[in-house]
Amino acid sequence: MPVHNSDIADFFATLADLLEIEGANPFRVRAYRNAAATVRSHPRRMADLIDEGMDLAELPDIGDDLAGKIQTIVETGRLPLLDEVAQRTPVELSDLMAIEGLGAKRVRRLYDELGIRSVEDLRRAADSGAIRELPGFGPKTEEAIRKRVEAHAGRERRMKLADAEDVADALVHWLAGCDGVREVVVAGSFRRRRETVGDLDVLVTASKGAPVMQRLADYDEVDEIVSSGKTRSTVRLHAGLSVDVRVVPQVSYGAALVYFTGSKSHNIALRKRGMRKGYKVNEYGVFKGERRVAGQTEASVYAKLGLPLIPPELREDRGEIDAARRGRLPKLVTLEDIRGDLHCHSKATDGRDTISRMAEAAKERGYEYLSINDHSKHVSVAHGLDRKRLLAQVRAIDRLNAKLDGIVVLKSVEVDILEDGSLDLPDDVLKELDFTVCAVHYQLRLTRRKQTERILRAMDNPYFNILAHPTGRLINRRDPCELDLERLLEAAHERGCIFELNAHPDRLDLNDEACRLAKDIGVGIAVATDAHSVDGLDTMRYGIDQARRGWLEKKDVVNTLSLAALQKRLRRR
DNA sequence: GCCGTTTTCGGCCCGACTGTTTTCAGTCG
Repeated sequence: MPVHNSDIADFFATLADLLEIEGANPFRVRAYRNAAATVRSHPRRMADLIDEGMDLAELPDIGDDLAGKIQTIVETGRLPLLDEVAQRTPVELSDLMAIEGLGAKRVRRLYDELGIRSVEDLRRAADSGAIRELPGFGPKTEEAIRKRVEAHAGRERRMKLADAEDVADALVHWLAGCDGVREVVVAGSFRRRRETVGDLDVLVTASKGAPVMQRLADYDEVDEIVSSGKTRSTVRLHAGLSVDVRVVPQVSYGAALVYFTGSKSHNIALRKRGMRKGYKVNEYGVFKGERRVAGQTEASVYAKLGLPLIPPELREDRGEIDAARRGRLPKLVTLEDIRGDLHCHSKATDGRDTISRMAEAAKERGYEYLSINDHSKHVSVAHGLDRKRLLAQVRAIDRLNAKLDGIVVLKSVEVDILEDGSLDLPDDVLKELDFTVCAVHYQLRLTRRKQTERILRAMDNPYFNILAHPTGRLINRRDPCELDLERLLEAAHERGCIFELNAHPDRLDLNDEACRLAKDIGVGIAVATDAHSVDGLDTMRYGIDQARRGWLEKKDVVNTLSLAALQKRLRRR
């Protein structure tokens, strides 16, 4: 079993925790944490990069030493330095660091003075009142720890963006009703449009902070006030989401928006760049000495750093600052660029609406075309179409198109990729269609090699056009399939096949990193909703968010093409 | 341990809030 990037990242993160507990050089600790983040978010496996002979020290925050350690982990599955440190400092202490309010210093004290090694030990100590007796701790700290241990046990996973949006909209509306408030905007990963959010960072501009904080405390949905100050408060909502609210004066709006939008690593990179230019950058502005030289707008902050405004979706420290500096930022695709939807269902299988209603709804959304992609027969739970029913649907769509004005319905199918890589309908049926969307629905847990070969084989079929929801993942519910995505993308590029970015908020499959990989390899992306009703068509915007996070431009997305250009693009070379 | 428009050494982002202190350490984002 090859070592995954997340395993390597876990080794480094744990080592960082233990070293910090031991009081090691904080910058060395940070180096391991940075390396963990780099490895964790890298779209390619370290093992594969090593196989290809890449020097891992070329990766950001990885030097010669850590490149060597990664190699050792890949080869042996162990990190000798971690084993050595674990002899002195129990590995479980790293788990305690994950509890809110506990950092290295406190974990160390709890271990040294009370012998606390595990979350369970901590719970017992808090219940017995032992913690409050420690110098530097007190009753309030003990109570806070007790609460956090419980919260940790029932900890919510990151919330899907679409769900967080409902929570955020209501909260923004409430806060905007406070006297003296000018702007209320949700920043953080929400504004960067990450597929899930861990908390909400709400930025408010107002002349005085206190009334805003009172307004927040009065909000019905607040379950617990975690902390509360004049300019910053943290609360936990009944929905399980933490909310940070920060109030800044209007003159700092842009700087604060940059700061609270993040990401953290993007901010650090910006600040370093500011320092080199002799500026101090914080949430109140850009300063030359005591003098504020920018900060009213985001653009003014970036401009002072010699950069154009960088769209929030790109602010992940994945090369966007360098691209901005060189004037090479992508011109990201927008919802307005989209001319049609290439994955929709109808009543014929598991959809809710008729083809003609779907077509009207697409027209209302300003589309030029919409395809109907009902399931094939293998998906029996959806009453999938066999050859006869699909051919009947094709004729029905022809008749419908003759009547429709201003919208064209494309004849398609979501044909199953069977376990042996063949398609669930014969070629002589598929050739009657405008194009196909092909998908894996069963046998999702094959080995990486088998799953990859299954899809490669399917792509060999000349009627294969678009690979739908390529990894099969469901956010927070089902992990992606084991796949050699890069190999599949290379194959798609050679064969003129397209990858879908499924816009359903539960899927968002491909993810951002994979979109960027597809773009680099030159594979076209279809951003498609997989709508099972007319309402489903509106999830397109989540797909566009993800596409933008993947650096995709209009030219990378096939359903920005006119109908004629799309039809040409769908022809396999 | 990483890194370089002050480059191979000497830096490494910066401010708010809390609790336990009497001026600040710890933690967080």
